[in-house]
Amino acid sequence: MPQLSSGGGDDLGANDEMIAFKDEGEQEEKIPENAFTERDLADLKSSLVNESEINQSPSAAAVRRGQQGEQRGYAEKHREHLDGVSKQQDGGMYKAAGYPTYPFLMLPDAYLPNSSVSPSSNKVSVVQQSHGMHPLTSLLPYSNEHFSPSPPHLPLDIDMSQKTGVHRHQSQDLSGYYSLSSGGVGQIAPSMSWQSQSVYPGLSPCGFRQTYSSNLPGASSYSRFPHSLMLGPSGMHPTGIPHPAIVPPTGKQEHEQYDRGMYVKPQVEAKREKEPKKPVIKKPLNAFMLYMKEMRAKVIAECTLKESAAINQILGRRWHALSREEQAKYYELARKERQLHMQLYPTWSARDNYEAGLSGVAGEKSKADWGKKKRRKREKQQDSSADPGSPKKCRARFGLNQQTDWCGPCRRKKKCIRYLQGGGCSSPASSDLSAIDSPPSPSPSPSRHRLHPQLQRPASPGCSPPPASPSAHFALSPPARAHTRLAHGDPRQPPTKHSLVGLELSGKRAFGSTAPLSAAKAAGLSLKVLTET
DNA sequence: CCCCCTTTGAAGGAA
DNA sequence: TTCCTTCAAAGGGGG
Repeated sequence: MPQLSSGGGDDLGANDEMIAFKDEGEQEEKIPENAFTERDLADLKSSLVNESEINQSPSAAAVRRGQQGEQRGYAEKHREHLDGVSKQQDGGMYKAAGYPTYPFLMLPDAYLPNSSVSPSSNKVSVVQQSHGMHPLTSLLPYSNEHFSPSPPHLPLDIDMSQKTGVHRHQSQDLSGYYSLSSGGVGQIAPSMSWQSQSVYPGLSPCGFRQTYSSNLPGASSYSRFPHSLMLGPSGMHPTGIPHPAIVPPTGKQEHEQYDRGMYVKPQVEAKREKEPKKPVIKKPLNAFMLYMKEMRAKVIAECTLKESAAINQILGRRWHALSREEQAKYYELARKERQLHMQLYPTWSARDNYEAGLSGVAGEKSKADWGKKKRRKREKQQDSSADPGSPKKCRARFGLNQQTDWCGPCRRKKKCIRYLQGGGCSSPASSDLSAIDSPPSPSPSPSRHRLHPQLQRPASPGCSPPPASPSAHFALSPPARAHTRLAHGDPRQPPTKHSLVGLELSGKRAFGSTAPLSAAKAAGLSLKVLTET
């Protein structure tokens, strides 16, 4: 791992993650021969930290913190910054794939609905495509490799530039990430990105073009893409470079628009231009988010599920079932994302996006709105905290296939009143479920943990093979949070029941190949097994 | 139209 | 240092 480096990690959470992985070492069996060792992963993670700090010229970090809230002069600033940084990094890993481009790049057929993962296919997943852009673009190299039928064998930090043949003057990881050239946007012709993309094995320009032009609604032809890239006002980085992290201040819809319109409807975007509002700079995606983006389509295709909540649950379990090596890829990617993001928006702070558009970055949402939201969440929290550790929502308790047992609000996807009422409804099933799928998440800390994910295992076990097998969980604890707490005594509790082990074990591998399975069916099956045992 | 749901990870603030 | 909170993506569905 080229990037590994010296120690000194600090806090990106890498260390913690490291620990988590270590602890989970028991599951070596799960790990591929060439899989990373825990230490490797740890190193990788720590390197994330180090690298980001190193790469980021000290000033960057300083600036970032010191100038928070100060959004002025993005263009110049960033340009400067990039200039400075672009020369010190090596990488070039994602050089070719700029954010804007990735949606087109990264989708291996693995995403094609109903298609088996075949290495030979160059097609881009239609499904994925529909989702528009996606940060993984930057990962093209990764994805390409990642989705190959055989386990990945490339080091995480391959210098993609070599493969891609992309120009070096770009700043490595970062600028390249977004197809930025050190000099600024103008220099980077969108086509450049595409060209470089073509370098990736299995991804010929033609393939992309054809696939996309045919699938992209509204896009008469791929050739338009470049233009939209350059013109799209929204989501455009001050430097003029479109970036997924930049979204129009209006929120969800805009976001979507950004995703799609950006490439497909430049004109529409042009209209938006009228609004001089500052774009919202979104948080960089974390490893799991990247994974989700990548796999969502696949899960949808396989499980015929549509609800994101359910899909996300499946994805969460799959995430835990991933080998360290696989997860490492995403961590690495996420790291790159963060780095790039940091370099592009040195003054940006995560804080900018939540308390609101407070910093003025978030356009439309008013402080009041944010305040409301905040309050709401707080209330929600209190509700749950009032009954910590108690079984949670009906959904989690009974699963999707037992909705008849749900309370009204749960059926409407609202707050579970049963739970609020003291959560008297415990069901054997729930305990089983929790035991079985629960990730080793050792700590109940974060907000989401209030909900006890372990108990939430909705029916979704969904896509039957939802990998999440107990062993899997133990094999790879969620690196993140697991960490620190693990250090203080491993709260992880072994699954109370292992009855599903066999099933689950078979699940992971079989997963990809199984025909689309109805989530409901899957859920039913899982539950059945569970209850029987 | 807005919000909820659900997942993990990262970041920032409070204690 | 630890804990807590918020946000990131996604999209069906409820109000």
